[in-house]
Amino acid sequence: MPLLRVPAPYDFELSTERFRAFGPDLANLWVDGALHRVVAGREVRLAPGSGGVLVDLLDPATEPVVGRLLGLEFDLAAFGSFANEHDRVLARLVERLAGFRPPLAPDPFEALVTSITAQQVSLQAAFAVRNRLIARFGSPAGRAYSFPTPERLAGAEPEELAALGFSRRKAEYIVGLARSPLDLAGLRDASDADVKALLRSVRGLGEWTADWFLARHLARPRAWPAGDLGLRKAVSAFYGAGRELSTEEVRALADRFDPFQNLTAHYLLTGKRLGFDQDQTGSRD
DNA sequence: ACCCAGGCATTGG
DNA sequence: CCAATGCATGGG
Repeated sequence: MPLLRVPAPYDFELSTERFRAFGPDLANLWVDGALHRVVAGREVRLAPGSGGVLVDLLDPATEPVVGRLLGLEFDLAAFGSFANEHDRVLARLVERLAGFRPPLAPDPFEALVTSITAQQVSLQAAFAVRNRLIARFGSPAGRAYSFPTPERLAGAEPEELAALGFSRRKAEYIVGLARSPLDLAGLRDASDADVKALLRSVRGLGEWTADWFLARHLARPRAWPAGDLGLRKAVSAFYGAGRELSTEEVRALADRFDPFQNLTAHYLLTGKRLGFDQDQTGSRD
């Protein structure tokens, strides 16, 4: 089985925590210690290996997708140096989360629909509804499903999505996005500001959704979803001195992490989920 | 029976 | 420009 090398330190289990944290994800399915995803109609299985990740189907078609799924383009060494030089809290987090490499959403349409799904509701609820969308409009291949394509959802009626648990509004947003002429793949070449402006011209895509698209799909180093509730709570836990920070305060902190806001956000969120905010001051050598 | 959860558009000042 | 409102599900 081919091994895809990943720069050390790398912790596959830790890096894929997100795919298990909020319930199963039919499009990125965790089964028996391995991650399954459908790429170009075929199921690919990713499992931990020595010095990297074992991939059962590694060819020119699957490799870029796998690389994004594993967050290969993040420069963790540079981030680690930055943390050590500039920020004690971050330095400690990098140490505690050694080997954590944030996964990317490999597909732009999937990334946006996933964000729409998660607007306002808990991630648990979002995953439940999203799985019903995948089961209804995606295609099974092996154990996992391919995420519904824009072509497939463009032909759907909002009512059909509402029947799956989406609000009427969200059902309209998703079908509208699927029918939108905006070239999502082309956004790869646009600046952060242009990506945000283009996405926000689509009904249902606001600043929060655009920020997560920059962060989780395009891996833009400076993406910083300051309006995100989870990030606000995480930033508050690590930097708020016992107080809950406002969105504006979180936004203002971006300068402190420049140009590594994206990785910082991922480390703070994951660090918070794993409870590493509980002992910031408590450890006695 | 509430209330909250990784927003957003819409409406009305 | 800002404030108030409705939205649907899952979990507490």
